[in-house]
Amino acid sequence: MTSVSPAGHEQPSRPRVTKRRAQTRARLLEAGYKVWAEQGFWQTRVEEICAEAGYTRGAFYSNFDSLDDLFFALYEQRCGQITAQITAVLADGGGDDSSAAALVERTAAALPLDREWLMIKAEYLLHAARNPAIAGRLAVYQDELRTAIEHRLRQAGDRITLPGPLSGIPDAARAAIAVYEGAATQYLLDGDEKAAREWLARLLTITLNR
Amino acid sequence: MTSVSPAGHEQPSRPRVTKRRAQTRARLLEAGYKVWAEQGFWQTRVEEICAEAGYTRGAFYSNFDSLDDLFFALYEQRCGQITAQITAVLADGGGDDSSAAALVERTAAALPLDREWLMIKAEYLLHAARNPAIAGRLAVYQDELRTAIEHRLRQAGDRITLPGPLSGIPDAARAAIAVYEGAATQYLLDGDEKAAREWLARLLTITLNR
DNA sequence: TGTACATCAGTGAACGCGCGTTCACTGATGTAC
DNA sequence: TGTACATCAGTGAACGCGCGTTCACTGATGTAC
Repeated sequence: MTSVSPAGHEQPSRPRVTKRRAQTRARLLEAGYKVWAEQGFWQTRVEEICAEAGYTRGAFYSNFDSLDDLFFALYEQRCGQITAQITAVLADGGGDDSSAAALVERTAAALPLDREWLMIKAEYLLHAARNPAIAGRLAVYQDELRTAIEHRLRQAGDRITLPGPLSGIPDAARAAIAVYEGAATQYLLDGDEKAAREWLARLLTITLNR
Repeated sequence: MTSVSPAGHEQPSRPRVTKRRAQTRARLLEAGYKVWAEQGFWQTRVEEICAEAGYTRGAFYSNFDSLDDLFFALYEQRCGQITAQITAVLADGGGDDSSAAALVERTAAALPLDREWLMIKAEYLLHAARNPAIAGRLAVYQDELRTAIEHRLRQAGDRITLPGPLSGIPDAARAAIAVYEGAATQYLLDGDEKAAREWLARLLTITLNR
């Protein structure tokens, strides 16, 4: 007695109930993000995520294979969103204030200095450093980000003059990301977002505007 | 029958056997460092450290209260050593090649780009970001490092001209550390130390030498 | 729209493994004379 | 230096807790007519 669709012919009938399931999944992912940022990857218990999301453990295992499964899905999802968002902000015209200073301001404002995200990003970096496969996936997002910054810099054209040691737009973009990482580290320790953003802007000014 | 020293008067007689114990402790710390760097803080099992050091678990508990006890002792010890070493290298004359370029080279060479240490440092940063007490202790070492760089920059005197956005030596030192963090992140992902050091030197040139 | 039915999603008790921690013991290390 | 003795350092078996994972069950959600 194999399962046969009611009509009598064997459709690759996809699961019926999907709304509820999709919501549960989404809530668990949301809760996972929060708990991951708060407690860290290795201290997070399945129970905690379920409690945060308002479910019991069974719901978790009905939707995910393991915590790794949830976390890596989560990271990729968020990383994609965030990268797309930065890309959009940087790509978006901004033709009315086209000075080099405005470029720096815009870039400094576009890069996320958000505690939860930076904690997760830092932890994911450690995973990537130990696991080439994960490093490969991370590289995809890094490349997207770098490309977005490169495009922005090309738009700025000759309104910016790079410092001597940076031999081109790709170098400049890479340097921008490096100082961003540096400012982010600072921010994680003192928690002062305003100061961190201002500091990032100064570092970017040095980097992009001889 | 309280314990009384053989001579009959109550000395605060310190424990007799110390050589063996000191060695065991040292070996466990050494093993802890290695395993921590390899596996990460939260994945490290007492058993693994003992195996690495050539002891059984009892030896561990005879010398440390917990893994946290060992790890934090370890971090402080190493951080102190490394900071002292950087400070020494930077303080040490170098009067024969006093150009700005030489200053940058020297600084780039002094900062550690060492996989094991960077992994541990990154993980410790996450602890500090979640725990103000730990952040406080970390700040001590950061201040030492910054101070060492400031001294070096003051030695260089007017042979360097800082970029406009950096309003003084303290700013410059902080910027140097920021680009170091950025270069270190890069290195953790691609593992190419030579490239990382060269890149660090370029970033430092931009930062310290308008 | 209402009813009967099929299937699915989430529940929560129970199982069992991994590992931190303890502790009675033994061999090693030091002291007394 | 040698012997008898005291104390300590490390051993490893055993205990037990925390938590990942499973699974029989129940209420929820959808379908057929």
